[in-house]
Amino acid sequence: MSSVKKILIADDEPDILEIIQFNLQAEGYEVITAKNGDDALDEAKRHHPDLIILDIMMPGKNGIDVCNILRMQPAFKETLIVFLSALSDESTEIRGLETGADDYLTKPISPKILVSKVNALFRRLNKEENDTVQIGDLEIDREKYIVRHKGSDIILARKEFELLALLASKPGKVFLRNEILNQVWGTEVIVGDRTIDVHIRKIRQKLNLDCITTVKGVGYKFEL
Amino acid sequence: MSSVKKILIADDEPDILEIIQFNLQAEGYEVITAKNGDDALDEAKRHHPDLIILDIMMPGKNGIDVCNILRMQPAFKETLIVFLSALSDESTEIRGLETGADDYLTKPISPKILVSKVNALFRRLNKEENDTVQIGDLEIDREKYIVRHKGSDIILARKEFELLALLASKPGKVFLRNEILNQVWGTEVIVGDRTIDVHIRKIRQKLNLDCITTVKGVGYKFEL
DNA sequence: CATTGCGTTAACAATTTGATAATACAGGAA
DNA sequence: TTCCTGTATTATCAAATTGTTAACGCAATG
Repeated sequence: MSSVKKILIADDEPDILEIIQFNLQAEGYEVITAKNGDDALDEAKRHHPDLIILDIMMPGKNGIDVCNILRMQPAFKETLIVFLSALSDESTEIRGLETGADDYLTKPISPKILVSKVNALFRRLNKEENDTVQIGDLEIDREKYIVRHKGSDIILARKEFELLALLASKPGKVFLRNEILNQVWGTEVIVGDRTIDVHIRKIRQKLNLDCITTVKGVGYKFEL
Repeated sequence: MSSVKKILIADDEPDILEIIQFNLQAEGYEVITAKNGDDALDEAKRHHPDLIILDIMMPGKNGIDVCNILRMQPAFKETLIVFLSALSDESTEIRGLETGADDYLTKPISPKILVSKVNALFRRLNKEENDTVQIGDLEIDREKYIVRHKGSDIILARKEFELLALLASKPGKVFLRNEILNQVWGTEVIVGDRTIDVHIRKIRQKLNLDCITTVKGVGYKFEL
């Protein structure tokens, strides 16, 4: 889906730089390093990283300076910035966050936790983008409430959409009629036996695609 | 601008609940509290908060359980979730983050830092809210409260403008009637069922452009 | 004060959706 | 085959949802 994320790390301690770099690369990220504030600015301009991890105390420009300078430029308004500092006093941390950083981590930090935090930041960022499920050439977009098949949009009514979305959420899994009723209709409402069939039929008709299989006596499953 | 952010805090220690509540309210947030995991789920369903702060260790369902349950529901896929725990061991923290939380804070925490972190999370979330939006030959200027179509200005009333701006902020996304009410009217005010329709109609009339689509039973979306 | 326009509501029309019943069909068991 | 059970299909009707217009209160404006 999205290309490999680039991370820029700026720290004046080579050991820390190396440990972090190693762990992030092991997680599949592309890592760029800088050993002071000015370096960091240069590298940021050159590579346009997705995330910048800044040490606070560095020779020359410190991390907060760097963050301020970056945030002033439109190109870096949206870039994820995280401070990583040995300074754990309250005022510095608050100042760091108010500068426009997305997180403030304190040394020493376990590499695994750092990786988890980084993952969490990117997870959040990607969530903003889209919330679609892709199965073969079928695309179900919960946000846009649209089902697309080979480029053309198919309009489903609410129940139809929810039913399809449910089945497609776990392709191959057989959903019992009861499960479907609970998930799509809720536990309050009671509807007749044939209601599900009718909706299944409408979906099949509109999709014009053989993707919903009947498992007699059990339920339905989605399969491409 | 955007309405007041709602924050749900779940913790079984009343003192902590109170301190956090006080500090967040002082910052202008609307705060809801819950004293255990089940409460938290109930309140989340009722209020649909923008951020949920979960203690890990709570009687009944713990924070991680709650997070898992919430993340399984489409309605809470995007909600900000932060753990606040006295457990500072690595594995718990990693597990918490991998559950889909956005941050993991450890007690004791300075209220000011907590507030800063919360602010940082919301800042990131709102980054997308640009001042002017260009969609095709339609231009929406949030600062000047002006909508321009092919060069000519269109004057919209306040609610009309805010409604259009909301829909246009994420073209294609279907906004539920509830979302619209919360964002444009706020959670305090209660208005009748037909209010949104009437405003939608006025916008359609003034723009004289087929750009707002009704998704029956769901909501409205902006599309060029 | 009078005017104006916004935000809201009420009332009714138009539309779409969802559920049901009736009937036809398919597959397995006796 | 023939019956039996469960599913597919279709038409129909009821219910839910939205569209439209008009009217009213109210605040801002001049």
